[in-house]
Amino acid sequence: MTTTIKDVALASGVSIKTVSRVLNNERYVGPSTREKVLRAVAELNFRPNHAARSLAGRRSFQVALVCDNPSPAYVYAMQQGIRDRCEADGVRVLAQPYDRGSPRLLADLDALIATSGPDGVILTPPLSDNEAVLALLAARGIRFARVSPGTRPGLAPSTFIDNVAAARELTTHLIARGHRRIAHIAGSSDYATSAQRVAGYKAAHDAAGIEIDPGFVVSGRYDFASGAEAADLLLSRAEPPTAIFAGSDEMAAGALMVAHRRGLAIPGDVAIAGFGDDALASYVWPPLTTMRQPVRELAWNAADLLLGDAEADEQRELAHALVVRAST
Amino acid sequence: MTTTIKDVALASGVSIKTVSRVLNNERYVGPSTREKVLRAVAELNFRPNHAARSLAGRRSFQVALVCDNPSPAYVYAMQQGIRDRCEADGVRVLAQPYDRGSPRLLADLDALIATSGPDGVILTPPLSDNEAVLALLAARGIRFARVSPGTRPGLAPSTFIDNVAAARELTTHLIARGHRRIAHIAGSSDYATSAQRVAGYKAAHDAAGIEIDPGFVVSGRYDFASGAEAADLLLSRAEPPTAIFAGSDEMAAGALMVAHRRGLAIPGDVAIAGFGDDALASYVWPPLTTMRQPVRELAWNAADLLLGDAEADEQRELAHALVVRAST
DNA sequence: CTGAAAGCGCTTACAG
DNA sequence: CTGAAAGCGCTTACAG
Repeated sequence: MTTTIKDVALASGVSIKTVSRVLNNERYVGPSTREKVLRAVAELNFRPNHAARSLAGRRSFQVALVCDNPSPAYVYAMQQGIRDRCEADGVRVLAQPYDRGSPRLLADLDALIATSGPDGVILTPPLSDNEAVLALLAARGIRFARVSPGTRPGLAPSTFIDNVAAARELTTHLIARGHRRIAHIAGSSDYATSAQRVAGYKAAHDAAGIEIDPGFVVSGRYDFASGAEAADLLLSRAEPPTAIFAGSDEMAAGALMVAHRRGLAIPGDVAIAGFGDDALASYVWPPLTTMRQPVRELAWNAADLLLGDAEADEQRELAHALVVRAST
Repeated sequence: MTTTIKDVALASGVSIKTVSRVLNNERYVGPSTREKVLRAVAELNFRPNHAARSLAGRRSFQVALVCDNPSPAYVYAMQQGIRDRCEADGVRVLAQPYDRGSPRLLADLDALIATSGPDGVILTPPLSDNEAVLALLAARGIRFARVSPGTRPGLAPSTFIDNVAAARELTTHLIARGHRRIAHIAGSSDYATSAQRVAGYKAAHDAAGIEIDPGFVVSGRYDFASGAEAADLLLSRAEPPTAIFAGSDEMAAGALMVAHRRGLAIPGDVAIAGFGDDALASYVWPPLTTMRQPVRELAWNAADLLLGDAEADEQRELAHALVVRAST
């Protein structure tokens, strides 16, 4: 029926152990032997059974993406970046969604580890700073990489952008455009990135010697609806902001919607900027000024840290880039 | 180290075979025996090893989503729907992206089957009508379900909406709004849904006795950029349409962008409608009138057809719904 | 450089 | 209703 390593061994006149060596690129295989085996593999169109390799070996050839994020675009880009890197090594990606609010979070993750024993786990915000999750992975001895962590930088390899600098640059852009009353819609408080972006927003004001209206920093949950709510609040003020910098493109799109509903001209009456440069940023009207965050690359590198031979605590900072469009 | 079925057998004083019976809900296990085993399972927090089950059994406990679609929102919703259903059965979802234009498409799929032997495959457009893919699955004896197929309806279980009726209703809505010059941006030609939606668009005109301008049906590729290009073409005509019905929300968003750039009022100068009711439809300005396509439910049902005991050729038609918003 | 044996943790026949 | 044996298709020690 299905061709196995035995068939290849038979066809090439060697033992299955030698076939295994060739398949796994081990050393100490004679060049002619290797060639014979490879020819048989090609002729029989042999593909090693994944379950058997996992069971017999110590590796599962699987990496799990553990994330709980409100943005499908973010999650999908993460998946793609991780797959891009894992495919090269013949590693599968397990991508179940998790719910950080669920009492089952830890049990679900523990079940995943017990049943599938992933070779590595990639954590994205806010789970990359979730102490219970970190403790569980440590207890189970599972390697992991973190995307955009906020706490304990040396704990594990991680990838990130400089969120403080990025938010500072974006805010500075708004100040350069002449704005003095700039509001900020922050993301969920359990995301380290939220506080980092608030810090950058404040740093830009400090540098320019501009005082921030105490009511101008409001919090959202990184999604469209919360961006709309927050913008409604801001624009209802007696002295509304002339610019709104949202901590995500989805929230910025929500703010944009509210501005349109109120009949405001953008950027004439209110300028709006986002963060991320999701596809959405280019799809709305006017297109959003935003800060490009290379999600797919953050993911690719996180997978690379797991699969390659990176230092145990290697940190990779990727470049961000201001993208100025018509909304500011 | 890790607790195995042997530990459970030892702790409950039965053979591993009996533990296996309990785990798999087989009949002929004494109630007291079952209880003893379940208690040991709970106490030891035992979770069966996935690789071992796959290898020993005839099932892989995995379902593969095989799709090649330009919309991350669509793909992600598909994943979610399939996971929702599979999770209940402890089945994993394999979701690699495929490229229908790639010469490696069949080899990649064949490799997936050889290495992972999925219990079932879910095909989405345009691959649900790809003859080479269908032939491969048949040759390998893999069960599959199709989402929105266009050809050979009885070949396999499938889920879909009535695209012809849906497009007809949407077009009729535009006619009811007083439009007589309605253009249509069709999706990629290898999607059965594209032709179905064109047919519905035409049927509505026929029913109303309105003749369609020959240049009013243009084709896109279901994505934002192609929608923008097509709209540019349409709005450049000497006698432009007063309404544009795009075969997807992304294309409608592209058309919206072009209309804004040209300084047109929406829907005053040109009405724009989409198809799908993606999140995007509510995020753009003005919010899009569109036809709701329950992607997640289509996916859930496709998985249900695979995992449940559905007839070999069961067809499930799900409901669509017109969503009227400010763009028309 | 190569191979025979044992075993990964389960399930499938086959007995009783 | 329950169990002892064999085996799924690989890899890990261990020899040579």
